[in-house]
Amino acid sequence: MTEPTHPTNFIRHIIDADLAAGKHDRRVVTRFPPEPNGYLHIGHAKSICLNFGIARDYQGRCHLRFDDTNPAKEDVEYINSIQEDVRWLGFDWGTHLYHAADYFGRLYDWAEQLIAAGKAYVCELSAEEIRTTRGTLTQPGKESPYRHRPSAESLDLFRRMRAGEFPDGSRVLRAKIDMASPNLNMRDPVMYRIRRESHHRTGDAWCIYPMYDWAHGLSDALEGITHSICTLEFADHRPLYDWYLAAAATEHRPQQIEFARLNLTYTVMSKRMLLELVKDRHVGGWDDPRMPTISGLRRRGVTPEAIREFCDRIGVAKMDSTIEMGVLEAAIREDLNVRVPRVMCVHRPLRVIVENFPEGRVEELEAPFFPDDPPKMGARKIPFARELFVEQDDFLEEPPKKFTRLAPGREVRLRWGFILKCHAVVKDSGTGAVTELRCTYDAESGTGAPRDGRKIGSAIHWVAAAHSVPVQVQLYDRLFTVPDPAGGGADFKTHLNPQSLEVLTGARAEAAVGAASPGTRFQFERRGFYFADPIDSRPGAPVFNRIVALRDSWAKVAGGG
RNA sequence: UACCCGGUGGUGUAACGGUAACACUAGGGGUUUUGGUCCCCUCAUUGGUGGUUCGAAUCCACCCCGGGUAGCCA
Repeated sequence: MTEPTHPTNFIRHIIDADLAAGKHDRRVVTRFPPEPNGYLHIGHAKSICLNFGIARDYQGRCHLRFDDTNPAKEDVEYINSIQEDVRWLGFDWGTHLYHAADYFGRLYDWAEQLIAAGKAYVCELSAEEIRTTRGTLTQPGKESPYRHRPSAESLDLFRRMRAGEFPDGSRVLRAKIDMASPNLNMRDPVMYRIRRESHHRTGDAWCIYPMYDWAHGLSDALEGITHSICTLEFADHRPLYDWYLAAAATEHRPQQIEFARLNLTYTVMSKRMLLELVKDRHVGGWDDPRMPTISGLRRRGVTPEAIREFCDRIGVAKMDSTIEMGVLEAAIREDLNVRVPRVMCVHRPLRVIVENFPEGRVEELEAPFFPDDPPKMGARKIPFARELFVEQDDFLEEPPKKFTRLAPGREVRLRWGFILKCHAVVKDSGTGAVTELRCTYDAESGTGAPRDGRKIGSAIHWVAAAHSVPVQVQLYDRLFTVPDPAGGGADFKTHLNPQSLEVLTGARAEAAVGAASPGTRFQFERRGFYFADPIDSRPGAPVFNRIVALRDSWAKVAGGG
């Protein structure tokens, strides 16, 4: 037995059993069926990885099918973004791209068959009346007065519905099942409604549109789907799914299996809420790097590999659960750690004058791109000069006990460079803020070769002032301040994190960083992983999104007091 | 309180009647010119009560708790 590529789960167990039992002709065909009414998010990624992953591992196939039965909410903009996102995630539907709308004709024919068989009828109750006669969770519904009309009459009416003889909302086609069923989905569900709405795919060919339940199962059957995987809230629909397949006497009988959708802490996953964030301008758009959308994660700089790894780690089950954001962050760090070169970028520069280093002189030092694996990408030269920039928070005038960075009278290692000692602090006479450090360097400490045994606390990143380039850095944090913004009673937007984006315009980086083309990733040493924004960057003026910060155990010590 | 679905460490997932595994988090230690990485260690007897069994997280019964469902949305 070979090592399984992916953790197992209850759905794979079901498929194993089906295969062993010879079900579905021993085929495995899945599908990812988004409605084109919004952008894909990481919750969809879970479903995509599940469906396409199963198809791959069982030598089956996975279809991409747009569940486009409600033209009022759907748009080609979404059709395009969804395809782009699925492809970017690394999956391929080959020739199996479908639209529920392409089945409208066959769905219609099947509907006529049901009517002829006395299994469906045209109902003239208003939407309001249908609702009130449906009963409640604890009380049975009442039969529609149109329920027992002759099938010939329903057939005639249904044809005229299609022909456009009746106004929107005046009639629906209903399945004749059981108004007393404890499952509300079985209380004569609506199959078709009249809606004069232009469809992105069928134009004005239809003025009646099928409902989800009627369209979905039959679409699965038409495509020969074997395992129709959906989220938990559809479990109550399964009896209806099966009823429709039986009523239509389809050749294939796919089976619906439900799993728990993804919940992530410190974000929201509902399309409605995401749309609201976009429309109310709380974020820059669907692809804002703070959004949990696929396009947002891509824009942020997260790789498809990291997302796939994340999806493997979280597993698949039926229990409602919420994954900690830390799991996603860990997957991202692990992926980037081995593939992204290290460079230095000072975020909030503090000027350092190296008093014993001659003005005008420059010394070239060598720094590896992958310190843990030097041959990987080699090294670059970094210039050292009299005037440097170090990070403001790497200096403390009155350092706490465990602080090992720079302070008056203290030494620190300049990463890939000399040992630096701080002698004096220059402050702004007005504000009292530290504006400059007067230091000296130890010329003998050059390459980090054996020294005199002195213990140097830490190595800090730096750049030579004159050789550094200005870059814009955008620090992203969690979009919300609470783990479950959508929970509780309050409007989720009251939990928006006002500090979810911090723009640093004064950052200084190594020259090579300034020349980076959009889409380039770096680890800025000691800070995090960054991505040259493909949209905001301009030639020679990259804008870096922080993808994820490095784990920071010092922050825990310092922050804890 | 009608029907459906769930309850395994802080968070997730696994174990499919044979004695609780993996990941993340947290804490501790080692390595380290990133307070990074890497390595090692520690943290659960499986909602409760009974029952079946040589043996139960796995099977049965009852109870408790959580989630879903009353669109002409998907």
